[in-house]
Amino acid sequence: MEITELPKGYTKDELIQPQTKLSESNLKSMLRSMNLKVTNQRLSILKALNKGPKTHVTAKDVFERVSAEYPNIGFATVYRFLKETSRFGITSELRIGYAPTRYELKVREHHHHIVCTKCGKIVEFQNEIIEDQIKKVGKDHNFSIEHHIFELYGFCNNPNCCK
Amino acid sequence: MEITELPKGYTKDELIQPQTKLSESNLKSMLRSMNLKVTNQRLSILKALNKGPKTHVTAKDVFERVSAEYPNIGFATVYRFLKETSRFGITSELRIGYAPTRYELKVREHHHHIVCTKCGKIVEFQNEIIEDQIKKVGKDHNFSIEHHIFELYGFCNNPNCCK
DNA sequence: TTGCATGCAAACGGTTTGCAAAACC
DNA sequence: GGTTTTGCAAACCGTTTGCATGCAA
Repeated sequence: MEITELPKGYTKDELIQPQTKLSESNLKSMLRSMNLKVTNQRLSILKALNKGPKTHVTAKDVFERVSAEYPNIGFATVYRFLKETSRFGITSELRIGYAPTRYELKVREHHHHIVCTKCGKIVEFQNEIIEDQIKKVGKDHNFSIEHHIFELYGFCNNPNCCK
Repeated sequence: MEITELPKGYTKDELIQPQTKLSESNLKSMLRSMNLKVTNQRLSILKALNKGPKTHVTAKDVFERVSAEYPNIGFATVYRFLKETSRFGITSELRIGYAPTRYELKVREHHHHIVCTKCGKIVEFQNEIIEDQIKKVGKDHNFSIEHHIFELYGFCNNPNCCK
């Protein structure tokens, strides 16, 4: 994700995903906490998820990154493990339009995305007012809200944006 | 969509999709405004979209409804035309989780959905505060927001909800 | 009568599954 | 050594496409 200009009222930290420092042993204990065996492939997938600058990655992205290290890796391994990480809440799944599912490590605060439909740029934001309203709507309709999807689409008014 | 109880502060009209009275000639002019030829299959698909009580329908749903009238209808016809309706803004596409795309006729106000992940019930809501925040977020990040996806997931606290 | 629309079947792309071999603990 | 996990290939499912035929205008 490339941040070219800061919107009013937002600090850089709110926009740029810090390159998280997850050590090998961090990753291993992640796996153990999921009751999964520690394998090189799984460690490599976790590293791929944690590797910047693109932090919202598809199974294909992961496959390509891991392939560099383990050329024999199969798609099945990637899909199976990504699904596990999501099940255990280690990653969250981003389902944007007709594009393939994207995964991101849940190492930060809850946030949402704005997607430029011209250049594909993804910017993140947080909004307390919206979160409060979500709680209210759930209560009003007598639902226990477990999670939500919230994605904005449009055009980034960036001179470098393609076409 | 089945409404079993009304949440506080909401009127019935906000929740139940009125069975819209779209006459044959309404549907025909819809097609002409899209610069598409009037065919029995297309009219039948529009009727299927307009038929309650389930107003969020998949291509398969439409196919089954239309098949009753035109047994030779093909999936391609359904998919092709549904895509056209979405392109022309006659319908909106609902992409919920891993399930197939659902279509609904845009005959009402802009709204969002709460989905019960246990029983599949879909309830609709509107929220001005959230809409205002969406505008604000777009402005703050210098995006021209064209549309958004917003879906809440959880459990309906309904005694009839399966399991 | 001419170009758009249809139905069929095959292709497509992302994802999942079955299974034997390999790796983990 | 027993149980996971892997890689491969095939299956899967929703959706799209190519093409010859059919139909609306």
